Amino acid sequence: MHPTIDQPLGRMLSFLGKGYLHLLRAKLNHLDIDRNYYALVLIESHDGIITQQELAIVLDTDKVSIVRVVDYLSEKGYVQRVRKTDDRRKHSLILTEKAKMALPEIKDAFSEINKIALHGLKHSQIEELTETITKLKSNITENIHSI
Amino acid sequence: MHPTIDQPLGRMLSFLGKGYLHLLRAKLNHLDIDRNYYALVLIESHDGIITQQELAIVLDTDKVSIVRVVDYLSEKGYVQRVRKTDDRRKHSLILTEKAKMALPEIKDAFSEINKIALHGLKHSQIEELTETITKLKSNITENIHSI
DNA sequence: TGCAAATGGTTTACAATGTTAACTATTAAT
DNA sequence: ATTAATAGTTAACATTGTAAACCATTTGCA
Repeated sequence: MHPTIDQPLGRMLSFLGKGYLHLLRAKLNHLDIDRNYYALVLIESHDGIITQQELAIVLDTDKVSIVRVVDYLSEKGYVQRVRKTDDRRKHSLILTEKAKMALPEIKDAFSEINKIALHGLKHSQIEELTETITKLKSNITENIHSI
Repeated sequence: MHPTIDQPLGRMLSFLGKGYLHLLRAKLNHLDIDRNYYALVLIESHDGIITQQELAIVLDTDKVSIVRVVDYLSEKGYVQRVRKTDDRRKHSLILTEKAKMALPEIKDAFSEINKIALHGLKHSQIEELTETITKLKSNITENIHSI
């Protein structure tokens, strides 16, 4: 019926996701980081201050992965951990000047890759895609939680 | 403009792909394999005989990864390597009886997960999705090749 | 015919990622 | 005051992506 996607819908989606990240990396290869760009965007969008736990939630992942992300970004000088005074278990993540300098190009790269990926699609198709992705996401997560 | 997907289109696609595979694995967890299902489907669709190189091409991957796939599937007793007489460099991959028994449920699982993932979408939306995915794929691969 | 290049497959190595468990320090609850 | 929960870290292990080096075999061609 739908030969292109009937069997490998999952594969296809993963493939597209990976290809997208490849392009993003290529576009940003003048930076000294090659991943975790979106984490930086999220920290910025939280006024440049967020705890690791909060970051884990918005990134849809767990605290162990976040430790790796933050280790990487702080080694590279994009982020600093600062212990919070009101709850000394928590670390505030704050963006360095280096990160603030890089963020505009990072966000530009996101838009540009989106433009490339969606090139040739009509406006209505892009809106459809947004809806469809949202639907797929809820279908899949609902079912995962009910396992 | 499209807040849901504007930044994290790549992430979203990867996320959906992973979720899909999670569901597939859960549906097939009574089998003693937890991956490479689609390789089996492809071998079957090539009349149960295909070389590793050919499998690499249809799976869009490289021969090193295929060695791992075939090692796994043959350890588990789903596939056998048979050296070809006309070209002794090549290995024919052939499905065992065990694989032939399992394949119907594997293909059912694919359809069922597709049904779950696409649940609530109109027929026209599914067709749109197919087209859009195809377009995304060509946009992304074209650009990757031109790096 | 004979030799170089190409092909099919394997092995090894390393980095990235996903996942789980166990651990420390701190705070909250009773 | 003690116990339970939370934030973060460390360690371990399997999977996956990627590249390089290697063997055996076949092909191309001088």
